Amino acid sequence: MNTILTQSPILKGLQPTEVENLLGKVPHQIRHFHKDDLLAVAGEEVKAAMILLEGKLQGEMVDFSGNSLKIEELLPPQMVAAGFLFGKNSRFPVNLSAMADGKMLIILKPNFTRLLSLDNRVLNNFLNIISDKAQFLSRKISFLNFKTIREKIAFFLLQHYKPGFRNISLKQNQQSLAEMFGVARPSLARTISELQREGILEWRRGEVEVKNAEALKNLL
Amino acid sequence: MNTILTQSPILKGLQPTEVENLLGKVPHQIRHFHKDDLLAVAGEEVKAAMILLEGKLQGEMVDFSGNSLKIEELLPPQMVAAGFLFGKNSRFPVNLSAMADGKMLIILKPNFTRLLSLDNRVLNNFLNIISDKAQFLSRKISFLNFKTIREKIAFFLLQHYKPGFRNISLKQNQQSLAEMFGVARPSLARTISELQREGILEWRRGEVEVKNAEALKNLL
DNA sequence: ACCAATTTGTAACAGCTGTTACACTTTCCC
DNA sequence: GGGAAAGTGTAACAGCTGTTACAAATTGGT
Repeated sequence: MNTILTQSPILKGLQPTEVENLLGKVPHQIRHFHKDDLLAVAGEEVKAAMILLEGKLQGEMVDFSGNSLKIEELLPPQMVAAGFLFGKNSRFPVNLSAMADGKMLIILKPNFTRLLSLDNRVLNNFLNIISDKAQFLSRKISFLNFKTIREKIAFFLLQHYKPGFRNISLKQNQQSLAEMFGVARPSLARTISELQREGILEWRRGEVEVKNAEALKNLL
Repeated sequence: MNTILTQSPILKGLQPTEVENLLGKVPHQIRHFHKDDLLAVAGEEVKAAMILLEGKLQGEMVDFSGNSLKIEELLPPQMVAAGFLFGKNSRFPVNLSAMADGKMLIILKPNFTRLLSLDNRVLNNFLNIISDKAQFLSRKISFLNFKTIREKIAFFLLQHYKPGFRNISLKQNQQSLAEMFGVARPSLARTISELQREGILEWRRGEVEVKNAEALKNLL
């Protein structure tokens, strides 16, 4: 486990023996979970620091109408809800559910606070993690600020576009992308069709070929 | 100045003499600004911690089409861009401009890092501040996730609604609210008109009277 | 009290998106 | 290999929002 943990952003830069040493001083536990388990509900208090060791989690917001907007996917060895452990209102902002079986390391808040004071590198790592979190959310807001689906597609593709490589491999299906964009799935499919008819791109399962990067940029 | 600073979230819990003592150990400067000054452009690197001492700032995102979305207003003695001082990509997420004359305290990043290590209370305050920041952005996202203007109005009003007090005082005009909602001003006005015709509320300059709170809740 | 600037109300129209429904294709699993 | 499940393409329609333009009301300053 310690070799996984040394790759974790929160324990980056520490030797396995140092990690072992630190964890020896701080009470912690392992929690196992299964696919589709609901690990936390939005609004629930965040009582512990959680580091994902195995599996895959997703956080999604659910509005009053029941629509869901997938905010992010979490892979090991990321920290879960790092930005919500401190602050005035330390509650989960999203429903947290498991997309695959796995396990995570749990350290209760008071113990985690002690961990931060025990090692300056860990503290610095944590500062970076929550700052990254804030920055991620900020980028998410500017993304949602795009009004049209065309703009969202263009921005998304240009983010993943490397000049010279016309193909962009997709790790998510259209349903998942639509949730991420905060739009309806058929609407996304329709806009993709239009962009194909206009010769701007070719959308196949699992990959997109950008046929006219200039036109794509002009959509923004 | 130190009496203002002791009320600042970052220096909360410290005595004025302690603040003076700390600032004596850490190089810093004061920057004055005027109304409508552009203090930072989105994408610019955040090189220093900034604490607003006087005046009023606003942060707004501008997309490629020139549409702007006001993200927040900052009042003294708040910290500016606290969540963007650390992390992989420490750059301003918004255009920062002055809504009124004022001044701020500036501490360059290396000096600020030293400040954090000099006092544990300051460190803990800072952790709370950036966590609050992340939480604020998260709430902003769930707000933007509301699809219709009716939903946004309902949610906004219910947030400020106190049972027993039918009137909600507005500190912003419709233009400003529309920017905050990420919608066009005439569209907001139209929806307000509809809600008035339906007898759900009465919108006057500076205040809103909720005439049917039940119906308002049902909009969500 | 007056004028200028700001804020708000309203209208018509075009454009985009959500909804719903269904056919089709691909993938997965027994 | 075959059937079920998941993913994708498409269509028609209603509904909501942005745009633009202008009138009316209010505010602020002189």
